Amino acid sequence: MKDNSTLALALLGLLHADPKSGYDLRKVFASTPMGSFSDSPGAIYPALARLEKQGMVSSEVEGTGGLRRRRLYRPTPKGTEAFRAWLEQPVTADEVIHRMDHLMLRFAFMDPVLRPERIARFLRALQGAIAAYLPTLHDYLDAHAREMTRSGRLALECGIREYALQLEWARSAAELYEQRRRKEA
Amino acid sequence: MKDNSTLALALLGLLHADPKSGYDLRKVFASTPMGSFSDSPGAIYPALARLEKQGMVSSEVEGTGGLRRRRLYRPTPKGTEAFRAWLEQPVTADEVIHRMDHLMLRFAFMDPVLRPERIARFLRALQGAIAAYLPTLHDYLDAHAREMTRSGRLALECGIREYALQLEWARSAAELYEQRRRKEA
DNA sequence: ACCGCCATGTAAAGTGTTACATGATTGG
DNA sequence: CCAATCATGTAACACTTTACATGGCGGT
Repeated sequence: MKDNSTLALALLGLLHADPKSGYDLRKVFASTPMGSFSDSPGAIYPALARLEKQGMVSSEVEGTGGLRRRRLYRPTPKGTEAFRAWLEQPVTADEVIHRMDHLMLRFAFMDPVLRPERIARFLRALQGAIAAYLPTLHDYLDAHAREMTRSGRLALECGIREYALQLEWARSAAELYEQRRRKEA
Repeated sequence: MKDNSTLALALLGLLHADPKSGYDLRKVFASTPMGSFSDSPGAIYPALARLEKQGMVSSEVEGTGGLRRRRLYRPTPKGTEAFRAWLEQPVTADEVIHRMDHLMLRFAFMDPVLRPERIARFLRALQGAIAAYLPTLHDYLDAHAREMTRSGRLALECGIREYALQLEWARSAAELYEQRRRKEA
């Protein structure tokens, strides 16, 4: 579902690697670079409950061995389907401008779920969208450089360089997936 | 105040350039790269009302000439004080990891408010914090590269390159502000 | 016995999103 | 005159933040 929060999608993606408890997920956000998400229980437990209510994940209290009530979550077929649909959404200009982190998150989760040619297609679309956006940033800078403060200008220049870096990264990553496809064929 | 939202700080910063109406501010977010903020009235008008209730901005309906009720906001001395305090906050490791955009926003607003040597100090602190964080990312990648999926690894590599870019950018920007200080001295 | 970690949750408060409502003014 | 744009706001809803509450387990 497109109406799920980024946190919910990240949770669903992590559960596709292997079943995890809420506490496990909190630790992932607290201890890996996969962060920028909140590891607070007030965000994660309600999000898991919502996913379960939607039928995206199922849960069971872990085996009677440990005696500790650890509720393990795993994606349902419906959840996998919705997750795949999220991954396969087209790359929009809006996302490139306002939600690049969202796009990188999607890419990071693609490998076990999508075929290489599909991933390559995503990367080429991303490359194209960044290539289309970069000139408008340059134009803006050229047009407004004089009215802007020095620090404002420098901040924008940093942003432009970041997009240029991501453009080059997307290009080389796409090549990797295209090579991989050829090899496997 | 540190308990204001990023949007509120961005609004306060934009008002320091010159007085603006809520609609002006919406247009800024809708039409400039300064975006990633919402241009929705449901976010901006309540945020302006909160700032006014806190005494950070004052407003007056624009001169009787136009007949159009345009409410212009401008920062109060208290608002300027709070804004400067926000800009002068130390660079923390947590911000570098989770809120880099926040740090760039602060930098972008510094020029008219802070003295060059103060800005240079911020940039050197930022440079140091990134330089301290980058090795932990490399270590994480080295330690977990095998368990990670190909796309997860590539996404992390992109993130690392971005930090490396920002590190170099902060270094060169700091030099600019240090040169400027010497020239002015 | 006590401290700290594992583990799950809830409640209140604040904030952003979406959608709607309201009018005045300008251009064709 | 009609449509688009200017301009301000509100209400319902969903989500995150912060803080709190609970309880078992392991080590000293």
